[in-house]
Amino acid sequence: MTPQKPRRPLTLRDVSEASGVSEMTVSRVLRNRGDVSAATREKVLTAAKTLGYVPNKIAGGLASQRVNLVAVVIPSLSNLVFPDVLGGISAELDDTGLQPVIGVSNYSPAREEMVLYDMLSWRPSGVILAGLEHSKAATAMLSNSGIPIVEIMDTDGQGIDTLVGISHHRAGREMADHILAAGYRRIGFVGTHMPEDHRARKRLVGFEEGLAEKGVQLEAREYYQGGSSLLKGRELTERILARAPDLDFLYYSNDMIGAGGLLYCLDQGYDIPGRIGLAGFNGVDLLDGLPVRLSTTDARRHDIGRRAARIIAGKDATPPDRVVALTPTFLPGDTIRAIP
Amino acid sequence: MTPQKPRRPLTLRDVSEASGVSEMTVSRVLRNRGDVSAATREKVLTAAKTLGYVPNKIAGGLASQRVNLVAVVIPSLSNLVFPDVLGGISAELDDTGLQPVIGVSNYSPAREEMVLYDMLSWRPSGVILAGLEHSKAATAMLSNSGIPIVEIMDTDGQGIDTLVGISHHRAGREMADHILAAGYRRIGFVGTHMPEDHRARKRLVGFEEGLAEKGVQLEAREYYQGGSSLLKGRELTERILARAPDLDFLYYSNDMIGAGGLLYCLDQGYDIPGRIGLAGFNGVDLLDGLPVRLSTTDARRHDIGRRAARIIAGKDATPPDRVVALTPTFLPGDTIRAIP
DNA sequence: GTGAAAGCGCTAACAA
DNA sequence: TTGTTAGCGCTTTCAC
Repeated sequence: MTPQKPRRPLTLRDVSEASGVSEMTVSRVLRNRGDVSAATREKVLTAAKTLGYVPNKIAGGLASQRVNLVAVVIPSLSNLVFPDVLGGISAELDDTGLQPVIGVSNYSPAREEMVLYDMLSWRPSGVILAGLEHSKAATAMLSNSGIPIVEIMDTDGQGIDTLVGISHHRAGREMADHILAAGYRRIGFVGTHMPEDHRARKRLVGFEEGLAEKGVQLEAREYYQGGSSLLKGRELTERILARAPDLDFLYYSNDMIGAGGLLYCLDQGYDIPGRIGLAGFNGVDLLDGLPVRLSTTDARRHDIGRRAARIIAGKDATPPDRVVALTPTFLPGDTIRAIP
Repeated sequence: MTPQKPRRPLTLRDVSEASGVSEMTVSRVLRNRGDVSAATREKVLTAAKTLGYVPNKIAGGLASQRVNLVAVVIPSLSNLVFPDVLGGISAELDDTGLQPVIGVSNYSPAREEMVLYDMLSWRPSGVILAGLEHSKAATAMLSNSGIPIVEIMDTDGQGIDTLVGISHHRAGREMADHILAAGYRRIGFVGTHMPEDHRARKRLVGFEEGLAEKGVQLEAREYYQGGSSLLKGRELTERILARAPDLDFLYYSNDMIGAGGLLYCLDQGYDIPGRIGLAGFNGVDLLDGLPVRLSTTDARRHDIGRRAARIIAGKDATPPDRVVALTPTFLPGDTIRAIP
């Protein structure tokens, strides 16, 4: 516990000299590898701790051609969704010696490509990334990397290697079925206008298909740009209801703007879910304490993170068809009428 | 654009051979270093792209003893506060060639120590970590690492190297002054019971000092464990008001539970801010669309991230006293009476 | 159970 | 402007 002032960073050699044990054996001790006598082990550990030695993984990685890093690339951190996924990943990686390294693409394919390039240059043990839509160069990089790739969140499409997620198409469709069964007919949609938010788009497509099957069409749409917040939800709701006052249902592309819409409708004294029904998407529990619980779909974020991590860690056999499709579950809440 | 199937990962040598240029010059081109003729440059870039070469930063880092990584260690991702800080950091690092690597400690000093050990073993160019309270071993590791360390969020205490943050003590104190000036006297506190949430603790100490100076004492406290949510804010508020029904003010340790409390009080028909006043902490704009704006203190999260990153990137001179103290600013909102 | 030699893929330093 | 040499700090492999 009397570390020297390190003008030069400490190396294995320093620990070797301090303990009178060869570098090789020091290395064995520090990695719990091979057979080392209790006595030498003790000497080495004491020396390492006394000096304050921190191994150099750069050198170690180069020598062993193995790195305990898992690259995780997500579109955003401020979107409440992704911390949940990361929680699942890190919970599952915790006892594997693997470490997640997080990169953020800001929903930009170009940026995603850069981030991936950067991460692959560290030769990680695996890559987990959100979505199925990537730049051509990114797809090529990943395919050629020779490491396990897990694309998460979405199963509607073709993957590079393994997919873990839900079908957003199906989630949208099931919500449509539910709403129609509850008797709503004049339906509006509020969502992001992000060409790159493919999952939201797929939900909407599935939703509209579900409606169309019963001869119903969306009466109005309201799009917005940028992040989601309660305030934005309010504004959009006010706007769409001004344009189409006789809507009897609003489907939001996420819970945050849905909650904003809910607060707006409560303010305006709408009868919910009688006069108007509302639904969001994600199943964010942060919002549980609102005056009324928003109906929504649980996107299985935590599970998705866990399953993806299990595959990278080699705890799960890769599924034969390379797809792990989880089931999005409907969370009733209080903003949709009971089905008669 | 016809990448070979890589049984063996590609190396500089492959690019060298494919382009007929020496490894060294290939390396120069790929790093934009030194003078290389436009012709060779072109040859090299074409070859690299055709092969799908991704440089190996492990080898590069070992050879150059430099790594473009900045270790960022925070307690949690689900706490809304930290994504904002990360946003500031990554915005500022964007044009520097440095890359943040995020580690999460879950408010556990032991885990923080492990995460730091892991990150330091990659020899990053700098470390940014939340708070001033670390395990002895962690403090030693950081001091001996020989790399720039910036501790963020808090300036009440002694740092290892450089501090960027606000004084939570002062923030608590100023809120006390404000509340008393507005005429509230029967005051309760609702907060986490996390021995490791030092910043919340310091705010509370400052708050109580501010009260004590005017002869006022906290009448009730309500603590909770685990994450913050609207629901928890409701429950805690119900509980504290059941125990101490004549409280006329509630100070919450963060905006999320404060907002839950606000919703509860609205439900119960309390006159806000007449009969009872409320305040939170942080200034999260996610909650902006609530029926009533919660009074709070802006913790300057984004700025803190930016300043910390600037210091690591060498864009700012390190302040002479090694402390960058930002000013927490009071956000009036609608839940505190005007000062008479 | 322990050690010696070789080399991982790249870049610093110097030479041409 | 380009090339050559040495070596970063560790682990693999093999010998003892």
